[in-house]
Amino acid sequence: MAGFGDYVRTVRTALAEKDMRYSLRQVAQRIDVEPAYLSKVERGLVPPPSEATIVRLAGDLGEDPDMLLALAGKVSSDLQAIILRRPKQFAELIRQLRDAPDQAIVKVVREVRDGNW
Amino acid sequence: MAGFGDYVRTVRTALAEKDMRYSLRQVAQRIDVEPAYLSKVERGLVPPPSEATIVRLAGDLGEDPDMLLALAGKVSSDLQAIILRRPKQFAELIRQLRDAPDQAIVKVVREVRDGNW
DNA sequence: TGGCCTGTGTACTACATAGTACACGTTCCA
DNA sequence: TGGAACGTGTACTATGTAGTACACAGGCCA
Repeated sequence: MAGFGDYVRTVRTALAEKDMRYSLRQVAQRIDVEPAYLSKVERGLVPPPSEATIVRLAGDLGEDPDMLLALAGKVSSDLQAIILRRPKQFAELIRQLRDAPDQAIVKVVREVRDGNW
Repeated sequence: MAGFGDYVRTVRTALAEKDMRYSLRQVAQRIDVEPAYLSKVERGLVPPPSEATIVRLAGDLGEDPDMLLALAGKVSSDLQAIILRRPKQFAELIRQLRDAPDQAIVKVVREVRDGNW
């Protein structure tokens, strides 16, 4: 299970090759955590950070926050808030889509975006 | 904001009027928590229980688990697991449906159920 | 009037979460 | 050749989560 830390380290070091502002210490400073902590996170010695910290990290590295949160096993709280307003409808929808192919979801998104309701 | 505890107490006492097996103590025993704890939960003196305990409580009271979890501010972990498999697609879908009318969601559920892909 | 059930108050606890603080050895380069 | 930045090891901490344990007062009824 690749994991959050490995992915972050891979992305960060790739950026660091071209730009020294992506050293562990400088990233840690920008996202406001201790370097030692980010080091442990990247090596998987501690669990992934909080949602807020992951979002800052995603912003700094130019990564998709939802994807990075997912690698950490978290669903972003704004999505949760949307679901919580209509729990039964969303529960049914999501369970319905559990085994649907990716294409089906994309299609549904498009239909909803085009506002045919 | 009405809240989890109030709702549980209302439902439970309604059941208890007709059937003494829905006393606080007997419910607590069936769902395997201390009576004092359930008492505090119902009065909002402590935060809502864990997901597992809420699910047992919903089962005992004949309530919808997703709804009771929502009152507790939680999204059930099986839904989260589904979302985490395809975070970007589901994130887009859910945000797209944030302001959609209930009917739109129901319609989408029906379309997906009818295997529209 | 004693035993049983009711709900509740107080005190305490185990574990998880989300980090900080500081010291250390290494490498680079001016 | 020394100081600045690099990543890392060890120790510690504050807060939240999810409850348990036990004692207590009141109602019921046999």
